[in-house]
Amino acid sequence: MNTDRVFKALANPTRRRLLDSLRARNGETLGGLCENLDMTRQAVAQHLRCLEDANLVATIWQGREKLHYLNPVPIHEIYDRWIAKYERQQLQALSDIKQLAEGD
Amino acid sequence: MNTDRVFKALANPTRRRLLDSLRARNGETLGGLCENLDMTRQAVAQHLRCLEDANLVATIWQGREKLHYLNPVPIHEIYDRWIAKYERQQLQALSDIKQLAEGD
DNA sequence: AATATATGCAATAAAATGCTTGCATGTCAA
DNA sequence: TTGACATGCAAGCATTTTATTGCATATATT
Repeated sequence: MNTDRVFKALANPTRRRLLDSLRARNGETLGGLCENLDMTRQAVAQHLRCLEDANLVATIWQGREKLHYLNPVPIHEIYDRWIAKYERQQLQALSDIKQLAEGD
Repeated sequence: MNTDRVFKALANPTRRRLLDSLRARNGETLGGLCENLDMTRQAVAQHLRCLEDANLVATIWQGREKLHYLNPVPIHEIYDRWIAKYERQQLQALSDIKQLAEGD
């Protein structure tokens, strides 16, 4: 997994909306995904390519239509490798801050 | 929580390294955090401000030093509100894709 | 075969980002 | 009180990102 690509892909609100759309309706076409968004088809296609490059979306051609499917694996991997280890320290870190803040 | 700010903050490898540094050594000063990074102090300070704006880092002044503390809450919230719901569908989505790919 | 539909590709323009340099401010220490 | 240290502020520049426009290609429909 390319961590940086995944984080960068997630850093854009339009791309997060696209992932949400696919969560609601997996297998959508480019045209279908455009309907919710206020920008050109080409712009949406670029966002989708970005999501594909990050491996967050997989595509299948069906005739002249390109179907888009959510791939939740990279998001899960980010959680495993990156977020979970922060959660473990959560309470410790917070109490550290409080102690220092009240320290003088 | 400002979701967009948090995602944008996480989208930069230097800022992720800073969070990692704080995970290893919570309460570091700006100067200390600079030592691992190959850029000017001012650049690091800008990254830290970005992390502060995203509420990922909390700071406390101690004399002329500014101490930086990791705040894991936004990361946890992102997991809760944004990642967990993707995980739930993980297996379903993957099998959908496989079925379609093998479909003809 | 001709036309409409779904998408791709590429050049650009505008905006955001990342980093630098230079100077200012506040705190510590001799 | 003077000089060193830790940080802040701000302007400028290069790069990246986001979106647009225009044209090309491939599939479907009539």
